[in-house]
Amino acid sequence: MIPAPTSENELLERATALAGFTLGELAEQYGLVCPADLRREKGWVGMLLETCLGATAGSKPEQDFQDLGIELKSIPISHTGKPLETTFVCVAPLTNVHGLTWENSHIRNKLSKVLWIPVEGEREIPVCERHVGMPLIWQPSDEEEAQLKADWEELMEFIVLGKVHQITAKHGEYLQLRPKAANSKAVTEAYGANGQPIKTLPRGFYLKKPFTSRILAAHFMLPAEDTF
DNA sequence: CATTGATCATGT
DNA sequence: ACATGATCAATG
Repeated sequence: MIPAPTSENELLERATALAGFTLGELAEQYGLVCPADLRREKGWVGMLLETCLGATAGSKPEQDFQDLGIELKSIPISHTGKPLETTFVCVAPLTNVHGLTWENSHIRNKLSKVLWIPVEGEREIPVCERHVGMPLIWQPSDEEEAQLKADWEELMEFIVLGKVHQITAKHGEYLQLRPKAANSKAVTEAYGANGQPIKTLPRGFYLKKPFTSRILAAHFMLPAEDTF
């Protein structure tokens, strides 16, 4: 096991040292077996990077590197550097939301500082041959945070009013609410239209692709619109 | 069931 | 072609 990094610089240096390696090469260093595809191990890449960087494995309530106040996110990218998937942030609170504000929300804490690690994600590339890209540490700008807060407030309004069922992934410009469960039969408690408790599918907050795309593009100074 | 890690795969 | 809704694994 790799010890936890003791500073942001150390973490970033470690992540930078991973750039250029393939997932197969990294897996081999840790005696892990690279799956042929991710159909049955959707979180495999994220777990591998956690291992490489000394994040504590298993489920933790807050950021991956809590002492450093940093959340680790791997992000699958195309050959043009654009995200191939939305990014899961955290489960959405559907009950006990009285007094909950953006400022004290779980999602704001998670997104306060993120270490993004781009990884080749096209399915044509075998998992073990996919390359790890250059990492970047990101903190939301005032504008980005305002955008996220606006979306969060819109979505939370539905939840508070007992209208969870009316929310679709189309709501929110940058942040969306989508199912986050083992399957469509999973249930959790939420507010009904009359304030009574109801059972519903657990949901999670996800960052839409254009949002994460801009983060990567801004950092790597890529053109806003790719012309490849 | 809830949390962590996300991607799959079908409908439009 | 792509986003939405569905799904997978491990762990507490």
